[in-house]
Amino acid sequence: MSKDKPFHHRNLKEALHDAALSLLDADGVSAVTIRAVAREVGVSHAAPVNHYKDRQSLLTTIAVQQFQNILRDVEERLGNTSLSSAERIEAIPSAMLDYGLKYPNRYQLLWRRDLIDYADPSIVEITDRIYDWLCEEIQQAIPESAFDRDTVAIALWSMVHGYVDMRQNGMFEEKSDTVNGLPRQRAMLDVFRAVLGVN
Amino acid sequence: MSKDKPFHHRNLKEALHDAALSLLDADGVSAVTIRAVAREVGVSHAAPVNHYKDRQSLLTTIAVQQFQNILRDVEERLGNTSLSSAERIEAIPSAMLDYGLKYPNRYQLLWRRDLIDYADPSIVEITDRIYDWLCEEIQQAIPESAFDRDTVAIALWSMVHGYVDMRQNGMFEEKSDTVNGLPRQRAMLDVFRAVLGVN
DNA sequence: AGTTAATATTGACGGTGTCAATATTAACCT
DNA sequence: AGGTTAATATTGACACCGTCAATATTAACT
Repeated sequence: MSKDKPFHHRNLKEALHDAALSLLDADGVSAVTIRAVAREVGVSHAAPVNHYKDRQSLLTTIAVQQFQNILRDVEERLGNTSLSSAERIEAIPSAMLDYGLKYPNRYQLLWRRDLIDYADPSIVEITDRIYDWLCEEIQQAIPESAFDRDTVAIALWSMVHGYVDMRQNGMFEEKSDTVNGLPRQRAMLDVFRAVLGVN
Repeated sequence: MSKDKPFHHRNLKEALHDAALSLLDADGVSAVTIRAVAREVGVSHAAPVNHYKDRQSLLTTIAVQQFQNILRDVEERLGNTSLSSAERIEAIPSAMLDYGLKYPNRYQLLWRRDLIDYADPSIVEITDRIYDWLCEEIQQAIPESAFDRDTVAIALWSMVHGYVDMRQNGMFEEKSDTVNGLPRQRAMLDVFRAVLGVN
């Protein structure tokens, strides 16, 4: 057979990316080491350097791609034209919540400033796009409001992010299930609906 | 009387703790390694094992102590008897905010579930005490409310935590200064005052 | 005193990121 | 075509890391 595996992997970059994502999902970000990823793909421990300068570069690339996945999900939700104002405002928060609760390890990576490079232009761009869209929807839904628009946007995103992060720490273990038959995150968003006077 | 423990460094456990905290403040949690801490104190690389079973144990101890510092600050604030309802509710959120913005590296450590042991009884106890106190103040201030109490408490704490975390990631760089002359976090808490109908 | 238990040291193991030197191969250019 | 260059992969080294086991030291107690 082909016991002589080819010297060149042909598209190592994507293979490394996939392997990294799989390790991330399985065992958390600490398992995503350059050497483990290389091992997974069946390549020498220093091979990745040709495609990712260092570990931070690999993890940053993954983070960017994940933010893009979230944004794609948001775009899909907002494509639905029969949404209420509140639902449009909540498109991004809901997408973040769903993503965070579905992929805890990926979500965790997105906010690891010691591991990813927040100065990277692609990170800046994608997070700005998400934030700007959130502001846009708020502006559209409540053109006149007692509250500063940025403050509302930041407060909303902060609440969602903080909830996912703390919940994943097991902080609200038994309290986080439901309230009056609704998931807690739904009840939290309802509090915000009341503030904004929207529905 | 003379039942103090260590012999060589007299009080190695505390010395290690102090060194760890200093390294944490200076260079972040990744700089707090067993070996670096030992080096700092001038002791062999394996000496700490007698006082902290492993790195997680050291970091968990630090985290517990920091949560206790925060709670002490909260107690001090609430000792002031001339506070409004809103101010009492905001005692914990404000304390977290101030602490997080003042000690970013310490704050970051508190939520690193991969590094500290959230099942540790002292961690559970101190975080529960903080949460319970928050609920208590909310209950006192707004005995009847349209919203579930736990949901309000979780939403409030989540917002504060999320804001500190995201801001430290540089997410709201230029937006986080002030809004109408007030710090953004103040404006965010005002949004919540409106929700709760309290002042 | 002498024994014991606590504490500290030394050395080893396997893991990590990253670099430099080298080997292999693809791509490009007369 | 063939030969040169650039891209890609390997090997090996270095300095860290956490953790363990074996050993040395010393405080505390009998």
